[in-house]
Amino acid sequence: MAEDRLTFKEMCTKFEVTPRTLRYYEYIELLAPEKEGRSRFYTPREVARMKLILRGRRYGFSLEEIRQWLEIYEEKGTDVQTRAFIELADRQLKELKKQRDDLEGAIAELQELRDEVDPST
Amino acid sequence: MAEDRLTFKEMCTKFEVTPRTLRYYEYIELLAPEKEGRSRFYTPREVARMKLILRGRRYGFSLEEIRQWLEIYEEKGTDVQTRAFIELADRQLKELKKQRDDLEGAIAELQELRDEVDPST
DNA sequence: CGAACGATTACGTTGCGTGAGGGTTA
DNA sequence: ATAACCCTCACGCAACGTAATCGTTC
Repeated sequence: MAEDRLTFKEMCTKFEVTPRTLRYYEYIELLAPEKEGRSRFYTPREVARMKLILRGRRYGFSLEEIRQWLEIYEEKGTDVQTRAFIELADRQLKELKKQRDDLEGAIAELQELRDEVDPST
Repeated sequence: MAEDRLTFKEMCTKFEVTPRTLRYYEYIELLAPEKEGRSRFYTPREVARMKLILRGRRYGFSLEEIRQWLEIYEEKGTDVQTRAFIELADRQLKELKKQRDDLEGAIAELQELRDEVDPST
């Protein structure tokens, strides 16, 4: 009888995170698995939230920002939420682009330094 | 009578860092200012090291890596050190480029998500 | 019986920020 | 006497890693 809820271990495997990570996300109330005794079970809703959390991480959001993001994103049916989402995305895009440009600069600078020293050219 | 050494405060101003930062770098032995009583004085050598430290930070080195880097970079007259430096630079360049590509991916993904939701297009 | 899995507790990490509380006086 | 520095603790943050020491379950 296949459950529609995932166990702790299954969550770890599915998302490639450690138990510590799941416990931490629960501790800061990003996730709220069902508890039977001491055991944790993750409903489809928690699984969906976890997907969004990992997305947020890829986008460079802090976990605190991800909390906001989840609220907005999960309810983005309304106009207000949609606009809020777009605004948040735009802010983050700007930030990411700045980081990329900074990186680009550092790469160029280091490359130049390296070439100055390299005898093979 | 202009000293050739900088005071604590002057170092902070010159490099736009807080006193805490200078004390921390001293604590982890990246800097070793001369001490007269309780006062700190930074020789040209320490100033030069500080420049390298900030460079290293821009290149995304950890302070521990910067320690290695300083050792190699300050003695890069010898062949061995030169090769070591190039190797280190290449490793870091690879890392930076990976980060840049990851960022590029995240930017594209978030942009797409944003546009999916945006009614203005 | 033991191996596997889970739980809680709590200290370690990096690079400083941010007081608290007190001394000097370049 | 005050301002303007300086000092040394020492705890706090983010996002977990990493034991240590248990209890439960197959």
